Amino acid sequence: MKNITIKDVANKAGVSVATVSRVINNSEFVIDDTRTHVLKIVKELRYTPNNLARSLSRKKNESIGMLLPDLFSEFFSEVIRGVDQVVKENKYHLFVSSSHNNKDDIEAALNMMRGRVDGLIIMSPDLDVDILNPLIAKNTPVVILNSKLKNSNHKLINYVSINNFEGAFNIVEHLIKHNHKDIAIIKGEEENFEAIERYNGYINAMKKYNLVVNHKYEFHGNFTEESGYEAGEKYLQLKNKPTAIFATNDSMAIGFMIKIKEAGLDIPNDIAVCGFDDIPISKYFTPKLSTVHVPISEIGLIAANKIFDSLNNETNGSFINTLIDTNIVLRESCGNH
Amino acid sequence: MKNITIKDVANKAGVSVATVSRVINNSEFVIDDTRTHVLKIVKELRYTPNNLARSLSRKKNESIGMLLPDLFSEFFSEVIRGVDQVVKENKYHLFVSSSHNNKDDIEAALNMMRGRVDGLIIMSPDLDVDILNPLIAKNTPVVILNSKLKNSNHKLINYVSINNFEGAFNIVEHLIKHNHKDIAIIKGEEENFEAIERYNGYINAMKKYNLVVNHKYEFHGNFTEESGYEAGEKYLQLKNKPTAIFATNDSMAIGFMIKIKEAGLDIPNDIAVCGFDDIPISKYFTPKLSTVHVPISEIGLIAANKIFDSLNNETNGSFINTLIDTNIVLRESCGNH
DNA sequence: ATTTATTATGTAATCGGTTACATTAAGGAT
DNA sequence: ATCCTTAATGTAACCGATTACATAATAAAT
Repeated sequence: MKNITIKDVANKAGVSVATVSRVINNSEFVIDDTRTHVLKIVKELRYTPNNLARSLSRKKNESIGMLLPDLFSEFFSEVIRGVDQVVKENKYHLFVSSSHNNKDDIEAALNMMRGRVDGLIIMSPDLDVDILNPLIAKNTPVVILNSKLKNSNHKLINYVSINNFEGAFNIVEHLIKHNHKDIAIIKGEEENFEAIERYNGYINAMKKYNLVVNHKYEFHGNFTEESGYEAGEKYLQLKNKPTAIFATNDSMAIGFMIKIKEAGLDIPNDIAVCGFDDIPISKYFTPKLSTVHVPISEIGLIAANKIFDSLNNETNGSFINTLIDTNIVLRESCGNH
Repeated sequence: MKNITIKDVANKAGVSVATVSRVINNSEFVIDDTRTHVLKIVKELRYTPNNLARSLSRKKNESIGMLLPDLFSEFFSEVIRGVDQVVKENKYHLFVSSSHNNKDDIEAALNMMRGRVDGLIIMSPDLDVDILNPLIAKNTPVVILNSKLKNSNHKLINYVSINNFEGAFNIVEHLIKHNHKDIAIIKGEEENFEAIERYNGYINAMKKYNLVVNHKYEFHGNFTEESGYEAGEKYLQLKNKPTAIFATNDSMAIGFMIKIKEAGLDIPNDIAVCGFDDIPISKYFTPKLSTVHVPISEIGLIAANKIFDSLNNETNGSFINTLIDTNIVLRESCGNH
């Protein structure tokens, strides 16, 4: 079945395509008789304008795109919520796509988005700025979230991130102030930008108080619950056990606690546990997890607002570079609230 | 800054647009010299093809769209995961958009998607089929998930859903077989299709065993934790308390249990609790929640596969109407595992 | 009655690609 | 040397809309 085009409508209605276009776009200067007649034909033929053609000639998509490593986590969902809110307020549409974190996928997704969206919000650990250049050349506004920028001139790109360093620093400092001296850490993946920043926060807090950073107390993880569980196993084999542990995200903290509970140890008395992110499960788990609260949706809000500022030329070519503050929330798992 | 088009490349390279097109599409019949020369210019000019124009003339988008009420819940995330998997396998792209469940938004989102995607997967409680007609006219394959279809001829539309009725029936039957006679229920919203089906499952199980359905034991909810918590408050005010309760989703079950625990009652000894969905928190909560496990991502898998079958004409115009089986998973909250 | 302003509609260029068909050039067969 | 393939490239139509500009028709002003 052939698609109905504006030409078909024009022919059947006995008018020109221009008139049909005017009718469906509610433009002025169409006499009522013509308008109703055309609309009748539109209905008869079940005509609907082709958006591609429309966007092509209007040079506007009225939609912005978002590229995330995955669409499945609490964290990303919250970011999306923030973006979505702003996008809806502006009567735009939001397209979300996922990249699975591998370079080819990112490039493919970006290629697909290009031309289809008027602005882009990208979160992708380890993003190579070269990939972005074509976008920037097309003067499509782009905002990068929580990512490390390879080869990048930060001054030429919009950037919004959680202040991972500070959050980690603060919660580790809290542990230290409550007399913990041997503090272990569960790290994230080596190359993960956020993981690194959180690790740096830990290190700096330890150094500030002249505590020794014992590499035996550094467990490797990958932000999954399983890796936290495994860290728990390794912890249990330690002869001298640290009295506290900072997991660089909540999922790992929970995996860790599951193992510790299985072994019959008490949290926080045998070991105090802190996480990072404040995902919803944190407050339902027993014991309730002390963690770093991240106003996740705010990342999305800020990013989306920046996009629209750019689209509306309210930016005079400047770029933003925002670090969002976190705050620590003390519950049961670290003992001292 | 003007965008670089294929014409600019052709001019600068001293060839025709056709040749440039052939080069960037890796078509045969381009001599190596020409190819490398054109590619050099492409790089110089930082040219990237405009996807809109490309899709318009190719009449193909290589992407499929997904419309969800929200992008924020575990449930939707899982569905997306299923769809995403199939889409990636087919080297297509997935665009996800949310509708917020209101008719205008749905229509706007659908309008936006139309022409931009080659297939559509829609989940939206209370979907009016009239909205879909233009899509169907455009012979864009559409699959509806877990929704009630107004004005619909089910034979003309692809449909995939959880077997809500059977899942609810089974878990309530389980409670009955373990000697519960007074079984309460926390319902979902009145118009929510899934909520209704689950309620019907409950009713039918009760009737099958000749148990009285006491309307005092019916609590109203809206699938949120808060509404479960409120149901807990109402439950506590009852003089004769049922010995078991079926929450039509896990979030409400958890809200309910929080309240019950606060009141110092014991689960499952004072009251057995069952949920529906098997969201991740279910197994971390204390007590671990007995619930109906839903292979959520499978909905997405089936739906996406159907889309591609249609696109590849492997469907000879037939439509699917699939109900996906659930299975009950018995943990601590209902007592008898 | 003629000129002028205004409104309604049509014509055709345009957006940025793809691709059927035409044309040219080069190599092989006779 | 001529003819025939075949490979490489170019020309122009096309995808389906929007819109600047041209034109026709009507009403108002002189």
